Amino acid sequence: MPETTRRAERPSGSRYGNRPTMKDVAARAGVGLKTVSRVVNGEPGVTPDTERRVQEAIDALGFRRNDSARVLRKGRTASIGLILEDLADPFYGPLSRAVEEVARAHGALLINGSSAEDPEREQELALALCARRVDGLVVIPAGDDHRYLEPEIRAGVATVFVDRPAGKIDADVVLSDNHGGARDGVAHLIAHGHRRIGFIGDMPRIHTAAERLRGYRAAMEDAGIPVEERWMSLGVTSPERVRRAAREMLTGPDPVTAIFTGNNRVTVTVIRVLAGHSRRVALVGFDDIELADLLQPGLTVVAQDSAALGRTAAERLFRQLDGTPVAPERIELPTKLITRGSGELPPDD
Amino acid sequence: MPETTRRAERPSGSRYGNRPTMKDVAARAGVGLKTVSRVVNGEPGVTPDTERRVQEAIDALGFRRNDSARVLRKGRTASIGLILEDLADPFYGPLSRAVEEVARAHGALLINGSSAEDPEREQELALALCARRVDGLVVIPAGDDHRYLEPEIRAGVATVFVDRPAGKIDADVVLSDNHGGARDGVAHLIAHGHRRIGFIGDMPRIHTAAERLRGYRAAMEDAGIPVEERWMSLGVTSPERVRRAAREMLTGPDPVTAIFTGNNRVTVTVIRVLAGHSRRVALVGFDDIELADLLQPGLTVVAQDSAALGRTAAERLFRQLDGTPVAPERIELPTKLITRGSGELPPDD
DNA sequence: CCCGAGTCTGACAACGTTGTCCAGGCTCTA
DNA sequence: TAGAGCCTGGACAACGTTGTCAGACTCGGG
Repeated sequence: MPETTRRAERPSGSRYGNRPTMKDVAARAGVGLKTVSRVVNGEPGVTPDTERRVQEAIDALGFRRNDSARVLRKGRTASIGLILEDLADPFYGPLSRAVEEVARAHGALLINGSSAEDPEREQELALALCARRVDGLVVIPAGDDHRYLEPEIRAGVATVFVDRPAGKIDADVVLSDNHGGARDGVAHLIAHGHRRIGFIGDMPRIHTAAERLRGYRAAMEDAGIPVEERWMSLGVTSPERVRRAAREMLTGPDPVTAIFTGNNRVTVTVIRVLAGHSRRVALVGFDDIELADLLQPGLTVVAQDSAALGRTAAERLFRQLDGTPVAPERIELPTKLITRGSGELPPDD
Repeated sequence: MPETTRRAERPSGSRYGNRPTMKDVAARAGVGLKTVSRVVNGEPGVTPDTERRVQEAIDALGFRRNDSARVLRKGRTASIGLILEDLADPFYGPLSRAVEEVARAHGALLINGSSAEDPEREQELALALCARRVDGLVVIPAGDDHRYLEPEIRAGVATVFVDRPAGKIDADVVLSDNHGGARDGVAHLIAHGHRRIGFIGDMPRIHTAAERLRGYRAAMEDAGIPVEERWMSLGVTSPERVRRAAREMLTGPDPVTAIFTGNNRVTVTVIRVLAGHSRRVALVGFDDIELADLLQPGLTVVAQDSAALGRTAAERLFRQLDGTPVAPERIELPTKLITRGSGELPPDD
């Protein structure tokens, strides 16, 4: 009873009940294995009559091609991986969605994972995806050393970094113009008469945070305003820390009359602080926020197009995959200043 | 020259350059194939010295286990699929994140796709994921007929529906208490003196929309208020339609003095309409919104815990996978009325 | 009526991994 | 020192699919 023996050798943890395979379909339809394969893949060279018989067998058995086996044989998985910081962050929703759209247009599935800003977790995830043999990887880096990806890239895994550049390797990267955007935003405040302007941002080891701080400094320098140390606060974006930082620069002698916030999480917290504050303080935030127009006053922001970031990165990825090899490139997308009121408040003193 | 011949038979489209395999590692380390397998999987029965040699070969070659082959052999992929409507919708971010967290805790990866509310696309996605042999599927249904999943479920693919029940099949489902939540929200308006209350919601074929409408009707009936047809508007949640619907019920003789909105997209649009409206109109919305507390007046909402929905569904999924088979169940999570001002405005007439 | 060209079909190997099973060398005890 | 038992290592088959190649069959023309 060889059939029984064969089944018994199946590893016991299998979930695939006894899923029908092409062999089963072939047996039922009374044709050869390859003929079933041809039908399933729409290859030519099958008479309509045979095709119909095979199709009936497929339907009757509920057969579904096993892509693991297919991948093993063909070498391509038609799936790409996306590693981001936190799917629950509204900034990443549209980005992720845009990557998915492009992947879909290329017939690929998207596998994603959150690094939670932990470099180790990023690496773990990236390598797990490589073990899955994804065709490519879109990474929003948490760490600053990506040499661990070198063997993968050499082996043909297309790789594009988004939002922040890769560390210690040469790879495609798609960024917003963080420096220019921050400079514009701060310049906007200066143009409305502010001189004592605060900056609250993320940890300086994060590339975007550092760039935005640079932009802040540049704008101040352009205007000939010496920056005071206590106007700048960098660190984790937890509400507690941000709240404390904002309160500190809003009190004491010579308090700031305006604040530039380094990302959406910071902005939200600062808005709450300002809502409970007696003096009116101007505010410009990096990243747009839903309902920003409905706040009182409307929130002026430096908006980056997160969907465009995702789309550009994904397209770049598939260009690596489809076409001839191209040299790594750095693409910078412009930001846009959207004025809604909060940045146009005059200084109060 | 058998080696050359073997390589030449590789399908030409392969991306895997010449990725090293266990065979290559074994050759380099001077051990057998299975010994490499044992080292890679941390199985016992390898002397420290041999293990070190194998590990060196692995590092030198940049070997990474091919999970496709592994899956083929073992039958389990350690990955689950999530199908939702639109990743860019803030409601789904936390949900997706919660599912991912649970998956991670079980050592599984998450593959996700957006159905864009298109039943056909949902099916296409679900079947593609099944072809990938995901171990399980979390689905936020767009369609109302899921019989196409029957063969998959029979074959052992764990399946849980979220937010809306499955159509025409018996399966696990995790829902919010849409009916009760809407009823509470509307009752809240009634308690503040409103009698002419509008309802703007999504297309009635969507389960959640229908349930919330039922809740609205129930609250009105409980209060003995006859509902007028022109107070209710169901349809696509595009800003244009919602804006028109809101304007219609706000004008004419006997306009509504309060509006209950059926989801976050509708709520946002209605807030914009009300902001440009002369009369003060009370508002309660289904789904919480970031910054709702900072609007003027603060937005009163019926909040559902989307992260809890995702977590509960994913946990249920892994219970199906880990343990003994369980009968399909319907789990309903409570909603929470959060009062912030907009729902407490008195009627204006 | 036969042969060649063309069409359709199926046997077989290979993709890279893991489970089974056995061989050989070692240690420990009597 | 011999025998029993343990530990390590390796040969082999199988997972389900696809590419190759050759065989069988059909049809039309000579």
